[in-house]
Amino acid sequence: MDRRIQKTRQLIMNTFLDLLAEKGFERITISDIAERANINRGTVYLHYVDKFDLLDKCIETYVELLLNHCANSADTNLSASAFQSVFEYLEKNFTIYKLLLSNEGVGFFRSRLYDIIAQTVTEVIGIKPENNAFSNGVTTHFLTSGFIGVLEWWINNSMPCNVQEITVQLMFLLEPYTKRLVSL
Amino acid sequence: MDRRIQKTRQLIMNTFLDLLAEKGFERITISDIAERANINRGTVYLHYVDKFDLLDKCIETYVELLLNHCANSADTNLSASAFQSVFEYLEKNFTIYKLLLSNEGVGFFRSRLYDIIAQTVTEVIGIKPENNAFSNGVTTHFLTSGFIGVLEWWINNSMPCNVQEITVQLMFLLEPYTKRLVSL
DNA sequence: CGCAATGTGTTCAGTTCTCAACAGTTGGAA
DNA sequence: TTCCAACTGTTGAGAACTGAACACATTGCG
Repeated sequence: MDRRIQKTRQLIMNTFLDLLAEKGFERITISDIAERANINRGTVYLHYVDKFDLLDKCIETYVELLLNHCANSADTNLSASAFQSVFEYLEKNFTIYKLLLSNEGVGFFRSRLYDIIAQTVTEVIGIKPENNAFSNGVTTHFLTSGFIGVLEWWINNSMPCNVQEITVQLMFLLEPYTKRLVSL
Repeated sequence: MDRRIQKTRQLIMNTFLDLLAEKGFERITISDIAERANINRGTVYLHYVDKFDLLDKCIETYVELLLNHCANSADTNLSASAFQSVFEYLEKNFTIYKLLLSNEGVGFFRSRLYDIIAQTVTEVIGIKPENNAFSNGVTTHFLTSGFIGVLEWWINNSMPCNVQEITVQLMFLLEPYTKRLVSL
């Protein structure tokens, strides 16, 4: 892809997130973004249909980035190293995910992340045939909610414990299920 | 001017200065700059004929920025506030001017600055008709060298005293001449 | 109410930048 | 020496971006 496209989109998203932190989604205008980013207003429309689309794409982008850091670092199975690298990535990009998870992101980020994680959990569980009893969804949503809850708590409380600790604790909480549910 | 031009030139210059600090002028290649700046190599040639030209333009730019901060803040006459704002500006952009003044800039920056200041001094002196006796150039070069010497000393020794102090001391040193030479 | 100010979304001609290719130069290792 | 790799400087076609204009909607102020 043309470097200009990458750069422009990155610039627009960064500017958008800055403004999101400053004044909230409602009060942001396309003109604001263009002015702050020092680009032509029309250029914004070349990439996004409106600011709602921009929010969507933004969320999509940062959900993917988060997941990539999970997939890159380890097998998708519920290994400690996979969780650890997720939390490391969150720590590194704290301000962004704090923003997207809490007030502004308006919950869209959370629900998008929830869906994807739920699907992954479903797949992981589904691998082991004798897990059929669990496939009614209860287990999936229990585990997904638990995981996201921990994640939100950690971010919204400004990382009250370090990456090592949160990983260990999470693994401890998941242990009964990793043993039973995951095929090795 | 098209915003793209401003942005691109700024980017190229910044990247160039970074590389200058890292590896020195000789070892910099146009490809280096393009790669680091994440732009097409051809784009560099759209703005500068080669890296020597880039160095020239860079020096020219930062000499002008320095002088603007002098002209903006006060009358050109040798007032304390003019000197003060020059040193304030230098302090704010310390790393750049340290780089340009010392090793790499290869003396070009110094001599460019010298010429301009010498010219200004000549003009200031020339205003008072009875200064003709001084117009042989000795005074001009004495004062210019003195001023630039102080400036270089201050930068190269990483600002061993604060802006206030250096300004006061410089004014003290210049006092005999401001009294005699400058018309009011 | 009128109306001025601000934002939206679109269009178009013109400019800048990208990408890929080119031939030519240089420096260093085999 | 020869060869290879890296850098230079240039070109052309096409894509991205700019600036300026446009009609239209919304807001809020006198």
